[in-house]
Amino acid sequence: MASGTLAAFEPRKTPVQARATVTVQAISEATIQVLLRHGAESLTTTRVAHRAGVSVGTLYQYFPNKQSLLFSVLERHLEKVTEEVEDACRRARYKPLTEMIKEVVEAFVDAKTVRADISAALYKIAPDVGGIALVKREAQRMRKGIFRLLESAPECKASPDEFAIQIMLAAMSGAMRLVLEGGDSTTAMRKLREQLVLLCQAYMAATTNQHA
Amino acid sequence: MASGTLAAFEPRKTPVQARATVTVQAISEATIQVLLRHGAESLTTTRVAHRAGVSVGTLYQYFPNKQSLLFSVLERHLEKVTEEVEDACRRARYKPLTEMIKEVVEAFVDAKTVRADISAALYKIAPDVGGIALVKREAQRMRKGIFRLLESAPECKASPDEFAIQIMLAAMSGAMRLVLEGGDSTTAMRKLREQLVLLCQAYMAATTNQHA
Amino acid sequence: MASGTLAAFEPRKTPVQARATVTVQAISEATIQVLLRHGAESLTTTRVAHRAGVSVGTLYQYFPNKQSLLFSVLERHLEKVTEEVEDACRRARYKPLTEMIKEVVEAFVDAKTVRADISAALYKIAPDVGGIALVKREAQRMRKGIFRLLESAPECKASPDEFAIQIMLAAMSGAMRLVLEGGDSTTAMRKLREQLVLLCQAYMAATTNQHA
Amino acid sequence: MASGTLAAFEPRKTPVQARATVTVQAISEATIQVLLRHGAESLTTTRVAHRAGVSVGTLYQYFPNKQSLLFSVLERHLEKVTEEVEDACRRARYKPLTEMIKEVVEAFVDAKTVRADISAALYKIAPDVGGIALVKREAQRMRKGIFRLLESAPECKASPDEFAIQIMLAAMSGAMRLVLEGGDSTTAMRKLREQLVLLCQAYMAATTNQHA
DNA sequence: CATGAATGAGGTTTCATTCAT
DNA sequence: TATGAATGAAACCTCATTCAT
Repeated sequence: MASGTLAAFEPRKTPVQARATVTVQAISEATIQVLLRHGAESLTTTRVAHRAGVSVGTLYQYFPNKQSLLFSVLERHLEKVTEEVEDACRRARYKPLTEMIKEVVEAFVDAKTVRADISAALYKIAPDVGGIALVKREAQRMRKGIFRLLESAPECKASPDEFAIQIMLAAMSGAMRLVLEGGDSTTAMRKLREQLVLLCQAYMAATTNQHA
Repeated sequence: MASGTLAAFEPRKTPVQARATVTVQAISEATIQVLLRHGAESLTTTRVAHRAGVSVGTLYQYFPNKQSLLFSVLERHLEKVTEEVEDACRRARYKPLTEMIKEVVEAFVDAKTVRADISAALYKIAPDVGGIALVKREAQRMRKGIFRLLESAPECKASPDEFAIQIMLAAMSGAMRLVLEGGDSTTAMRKLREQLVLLCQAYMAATTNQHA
Repeated sequence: MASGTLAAFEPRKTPVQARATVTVQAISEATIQVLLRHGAESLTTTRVAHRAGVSVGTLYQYFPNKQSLLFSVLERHLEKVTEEVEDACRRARYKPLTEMIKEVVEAFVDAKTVRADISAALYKIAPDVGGIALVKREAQRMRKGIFRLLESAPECKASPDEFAIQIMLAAMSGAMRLVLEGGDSTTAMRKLREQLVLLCQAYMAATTNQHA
Repeated sequence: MASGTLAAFEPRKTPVQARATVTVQAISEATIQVLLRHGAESLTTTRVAHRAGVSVGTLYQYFPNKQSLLFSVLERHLEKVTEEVEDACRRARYKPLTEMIKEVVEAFVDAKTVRADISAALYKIAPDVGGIALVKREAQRMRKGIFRLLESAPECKASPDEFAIQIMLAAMSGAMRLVLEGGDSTTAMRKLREQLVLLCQAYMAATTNQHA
């Protein structure tokens, strides 16, 4: 299994009837509930189904196996974060570079923080579920968004450094992870947000100068 | 399990006899072998014992349970990294700030990179084994080392910012994680090393200025 | 379940409307398709229904349960074989004994061989479906046909030996089964046909003489 | 699964301690007990383990899966039959051809009849368990034994017809199957035995003449 | 009549851990 | 002390069958 392929975690069948859509929703939400209340190691398909108010059989009608269930939850979460960042990229166009970075970083941190508990819980299941491939995919999307954003920066003379963006993203999300997993206080979180902005701004400024 | 307590993962008895030490060594190494060859989900105590050339019973003589076994392996790994960083801190005393950061970051990256495969594999087991508490402990040790190092910096007027150090560490190790888990190429690794130095230097310079 | 009762496997309702007949046909054929393509252990009612282009519910409208479905397919197959043999019996009347046997055996072998794959596949499901009772019933019909045929033989002085016919049938169909299940080549099949004729002729000659 | 490979059903580990041998024996016998008392479709690994007086875990220590368990039972049974036939082949050397056939056929029928219930029950599980490959293997062994036997016959001018032997075996074992599955009476069995001798004698005589 | 979502008992298999030898 | 046979709870997943729409 390990990392590798992104596919093979797709849901089993797309619900056509209204009832089915509700069911799938309920299962996804129940998954998160169980994850938060019982922890990843006590998350069993039976328990999820029970909490969702359906039978195991129903669960397996929509998700071919436990992994795909967790994968779908993780995917939805990561995509929401990506979208927030992309939105920020759109909003920040043509602003000064420092402002750009600020918007992007804050969008990312905020997206991860709204449901800090969920973010933290999902870190645990990610590796067992093909999460690294997923993370790569989302990271690429963000990278692209940020790349286009930086192109629009007034200060930008040459094309932005793709690798630097990657590093910045890695540092940012890596730091978030550590802090979220650590279960740090809300105040620590606030300080982190502000420092991460500073860190990214400093780094981007540094790489830009270096290349000049 | 969650995060939380650091204790309760200590080995069952400290080997006093020479033979016992050898056995414990063999088991620890076997654990890593199995982890690398079969993956975390196929790591069973029986398999580890078999590869170590002992019986399961013997394994349980030295480790009260599977977690403690994995914990000990993870601990050894993290401690080695911490020690490398602490060494770097000692070596870098009284050098200019930029140089300091460079030494520390490179020590960290190199320590993680010597056995990139092991580093990557251990990420997977960490959460199931009390790894976050361990990570916190080691992070604190590094923080302390770096704090003392920065105090000795010629540029340092006031006391160094503890929180900034924490952020720097988080960014650095978080980025490493992403890259190691991603299984990136050696060349990417080299570029990462150099960029991470830049990033940390830029950030530390920025926070210092900000406070001034 | 075991063997035992022949009944209780009858379809649920005899289709009166033309559309219904078509549906039942489609389901029966789908059953065979699935059996051949996926094997007996992967034959699920849902899959059969899907291949037949109807819903499971519809399938259960015409067959009270999975067994009855398989039973009906098996029944149709066995009856066709029986009919071919009975036809041969009618055709062979008043011919010399050797000729009679030849006609009957070849009719049987040919009937089984036209769709060798189906014959082979059905062997697997037979025991789970009340097949032995069915086989007995069909065997009895053939026995009767052959009995009447032999009565018409010029060589026949006394009444033919019922038990000998049974043995002959058992040997013949048993050998066929082994070969069909073995998935033997078409050439092996041809040789089998010819040898089976010889075998039955020899046996019938022997019993007749013995009784004389 | 289907037919095909003979391997991949081998037991998981050969018991080294005396206790283990007893356990394996108990499990095998329990398998047969359950097969006879509850039928193939109600034979669960848990039930077998329970009847054997061990836990499921123990069962799976010696048999990698349910199939291998059934396979081993079937194998033991078929091998015993083969051995009886081979013994008969040795005993019948240099006797007249008719006598030879008689000995072999009776040995086969008797071997199958001693535990008619077991023989019948095993027919049902054979196809799900790689039985056809096994049957082929055993058939070949018998064929070889009979071939060598026939070579020693005084009447034997040329080399015996391999294919004819195969047909004879198929007819004989096929007929046995039908009768055993039919659950026929002991008297029917006795008559079958005698007729099968006659049948095989007649057939072998016929083929021999034909070739001359 | 047809549909297909829902059911849930129950089967197979794993593996951390113990303890008699 | 070392061994490895035995344990058994518990997880995942299937699929025949029903019934509301």
